[in-house]
Amino acid sequence: MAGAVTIKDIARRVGRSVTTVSRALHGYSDVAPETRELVQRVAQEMGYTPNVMAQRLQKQRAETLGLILPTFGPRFSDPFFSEFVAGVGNQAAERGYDLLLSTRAPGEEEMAAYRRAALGRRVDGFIIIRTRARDERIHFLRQLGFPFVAFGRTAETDDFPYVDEDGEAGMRQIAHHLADLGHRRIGYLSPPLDLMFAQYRLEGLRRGLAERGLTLDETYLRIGALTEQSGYALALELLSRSEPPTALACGNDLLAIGAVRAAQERGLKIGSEIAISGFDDIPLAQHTFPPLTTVHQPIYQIGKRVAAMLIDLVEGRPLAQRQVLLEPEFVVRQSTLP
Amino acid sequence: MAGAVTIKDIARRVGRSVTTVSRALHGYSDVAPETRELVQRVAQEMGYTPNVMAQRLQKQRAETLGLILPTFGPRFSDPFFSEFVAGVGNQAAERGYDLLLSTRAPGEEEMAAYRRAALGRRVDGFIIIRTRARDERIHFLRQLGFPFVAFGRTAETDDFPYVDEDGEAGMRQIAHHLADLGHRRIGYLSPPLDLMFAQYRLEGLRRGLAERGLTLDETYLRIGALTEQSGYALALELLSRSEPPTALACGNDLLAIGAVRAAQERGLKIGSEIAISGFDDIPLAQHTFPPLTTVHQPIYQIGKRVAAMLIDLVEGRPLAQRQVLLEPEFVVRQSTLP
DNA sequence: CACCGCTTCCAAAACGATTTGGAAGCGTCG
DNA sequence: CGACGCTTCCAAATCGTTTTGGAAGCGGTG
Repeated sequence: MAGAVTIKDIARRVGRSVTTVSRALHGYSDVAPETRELVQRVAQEMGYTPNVMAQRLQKQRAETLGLILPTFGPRFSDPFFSEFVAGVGNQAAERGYDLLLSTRAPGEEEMAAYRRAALGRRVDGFIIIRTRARDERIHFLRQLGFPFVAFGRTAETDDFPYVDEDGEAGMRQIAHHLADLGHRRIGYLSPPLDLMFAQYRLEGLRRGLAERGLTLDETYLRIGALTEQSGYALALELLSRSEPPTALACGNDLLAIGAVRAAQERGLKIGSEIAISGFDDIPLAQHTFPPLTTVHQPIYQIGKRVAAMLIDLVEGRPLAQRQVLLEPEFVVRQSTLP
Repeated sequence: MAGAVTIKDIARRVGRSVTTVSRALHGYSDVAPETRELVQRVAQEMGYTPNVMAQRLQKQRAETLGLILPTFGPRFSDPFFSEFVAGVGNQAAERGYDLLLSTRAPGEEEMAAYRRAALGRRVDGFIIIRTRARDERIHFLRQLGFPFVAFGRTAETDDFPYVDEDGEAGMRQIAHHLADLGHRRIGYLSPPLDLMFAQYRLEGLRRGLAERGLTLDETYLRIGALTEQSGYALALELLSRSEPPTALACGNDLLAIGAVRAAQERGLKIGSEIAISGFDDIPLAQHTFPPLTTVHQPIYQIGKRVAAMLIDLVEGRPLAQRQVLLEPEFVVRQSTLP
């Protein structure tokens, strides 16, 4: 690590003040063209790169977006997160922002992480992901007046900027699809209901079935975790009933992948003997056998959009649209087709 | 955003200098016990949180680790990365470091990102992942003398700190396993060979077969991308030959998952009619049907370890072990068993 | 000549912390 | 009483930048 070149070194070399050098580098009009060129040439020659920390201290801006992923345990395999992170990260980089990433299980430690990052002005704003019915993160940031944009809504208030997909609409389409294929015994594997998106999706299923004159048999409703593991176990449970469901809707793709394995293990032909659907359209959904009927969410794009909104917010630009609800796209593949 | 409490505010309130406040907060011995308590109490009351940017400028340390994921295109679904990132992130958080994450496709822009972050002293060190045979990142950081730790080795030099799994040993075991099961026509789907790990694994396969008196038929060797897509396409290709392979080893799990789908589509019973193996043991590997025989890498743990080494390096602590080669664990599941 | 306006420059303050190099006050000892 | 040592404190410098509020010099004008 060679001693880094500072603005002072340049000033000394060109025989001007640091003020002038700084202004020359930023193209201010009160420096003579020859001086500007000289300064810029010398800066280039000396390999000058501004010290970001100093810039940030002076500007009182971290130029950093915070993203704390709510994950349990060390295994962190949700492809949903990876894609979202990529979207956020790339948008941030494009606008000159850093992305500060960590993972924390929901709870006290999580809140401590938010507090530290916000109060220590380590980030300019947060991105909240996987909102909960009663979301303390949103609570905290709202009362602090700290900038944030959420991916998802919450049950408590509507007064904050967010992007969300209309999960209810998506799941209604699945309900219609299954009902129209003639299914009457329809099971549903739901993620935990304190997650907002799980509520919307369940509600969508109920409404969609109702619109076809059906009701969800509550004994076919199972609530599990957000893992294939859980999907596998719950599906086995339902499939071993005396009157097993002929269709199995799942609250996300990971659950569906587990359900697919369970059905395969029981020797069921997926599509004809049992229909299985997912939700999210993670990359893997096209690569199960058979490929998964699901609802597509442009997760990468949502990540970019959320980041863009947050940056606008942080920089004091007015938001074109403070709350965005995206219409999801229903994707029929073989896992529900005879 | 209320005006944040600074050390100066505390000083004013307790009627001491900022020096004393700073020293009191850090528990220096040259401040009277009563003063220390007073200061700490007042700091607490006023809700003081140190301004990290100022601390970092003064300490000349970013307290931040850089990790640039080499990904192509917007879809970034590699579960391998997610888990690694979680390991790095959590270790960093534990030691009070931030993780600066971005994604960049290998090439000029990638190198520019390294340059900017390093020269702007935006990070204290880098973690290099997915090393390449000729790795310009390692080149650059080495000649700059900038701290870094790699996950993986490179063909050019051995003189840098790294952690790697012994991919050759792992793949040798797979070769033995398949040979011992009686397979003679063994296909291999390899990731691109400019990736170091792909070279080791291919080499391991060759050596393992040789140790059983077999040689790899080069016409059964296919090189593809790191995706299920690619595994699917290449497997179909091999399976449609007049003499298809009876076993298909794959250079990573994603390729294997694609191969599984291809085999299922052709109506082959996996395990008995065709054996398929992966490498990495990503979480999904246990949830394919049938579950995948593979080689386990403790990716999360490796992430933690690499981060810990980098932090030691950055803080000038001597490394207990500068180069670590981990013995991988062979995991037999049903995808290779009759 | 006195004044004005324009161009070009810069000293100093500021951002919020840490560190350096004393200084003041007080008791003790020879 | 003077010297010394100990405890407790602090002014000022520093980290590397940006910004503020002029100042100097010069030519043109009334």
